[in-house]
Amino acid sequence: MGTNHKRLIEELLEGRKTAVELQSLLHKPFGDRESAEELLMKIMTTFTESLSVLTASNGHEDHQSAASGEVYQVKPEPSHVEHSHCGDRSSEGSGESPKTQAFKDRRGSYKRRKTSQSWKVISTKIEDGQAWRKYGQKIILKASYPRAYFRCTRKYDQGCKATKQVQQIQDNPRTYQTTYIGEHTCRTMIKASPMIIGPDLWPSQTVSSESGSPHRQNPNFFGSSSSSIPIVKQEDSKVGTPSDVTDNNVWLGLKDHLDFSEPTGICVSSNENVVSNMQWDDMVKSINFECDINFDEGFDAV
DNA sequence: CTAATTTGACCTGG
DNA sequence: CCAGGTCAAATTAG
Repeated sequence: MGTNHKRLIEELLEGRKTAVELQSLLHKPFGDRESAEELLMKIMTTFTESLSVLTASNGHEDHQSAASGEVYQVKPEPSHVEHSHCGDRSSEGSGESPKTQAFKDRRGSYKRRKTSQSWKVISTKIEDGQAWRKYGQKIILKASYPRAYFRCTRKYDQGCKATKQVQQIQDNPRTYQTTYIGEHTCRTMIKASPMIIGPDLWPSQTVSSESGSPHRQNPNFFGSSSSSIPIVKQEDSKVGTPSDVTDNNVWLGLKDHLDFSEPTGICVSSNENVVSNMQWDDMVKSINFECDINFDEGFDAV
């Protein structure tokens, strides 16, 4: 544990340092945005790594997430999670419900996903460097745009449980709110020998003909010169009246320092408990608390 | 051809 | 019952 703790500290320090760099860059009159994005990516990587350390109490890393500008926020689900357990998709024959005509076409039969972490991101871009596969779309009542549902492409290859929901929430600058649910477990821990796995050596994963799977830590994030400087919402203590802001979100005006043409923005919904206010310690606790990593996932033979 | 998306049916929790 | 989430057949894209 000491190792993880240390590593966590290192990551966070690194992140803070980089944030400071970014800050000074932003104060320069001609800070170029390439550098800014680079720094930003660095910061986000430290977040990702930190989360990785926290969630996977082991020590593996390689969360190649967050490709282009977005800052995410982890929000421990409402603390009281009931639902006895999370057997996805009730089994076939056995415990099926009295619906006799059940298996004519049994779509659905899902239980609310329970203990997966979720975090929301608001951004003008939906790319996040992950391979997602859309599996549904729904019209949400109070929303003006439909909500799209995605799952990780490797769900069946590797049993990755990550999903996300994307919903456009605004038009002029196309703005989407993405809710990530569960972390990617794919592309790592393939043959995980029960022994220690050094944090750094991932056995090159035998480049199968995957098509361009980037090596860990995405080489080039900003593939298409996409500018995106996120604006992180800061749960201020007295933000009592967000009268003219959509929802109850508060946007921190980071972008005022930049002259990016693209009005990118990020914020985290303030619906429930947001962790911004928490101390790292508490946050760590809640995340650990929430860490459930496991292998339930009954393989469904078709 | 395979892989991804579309789209309505189907389930479940509240 | 309803709204939201998921499945899978049909369709389209690569």
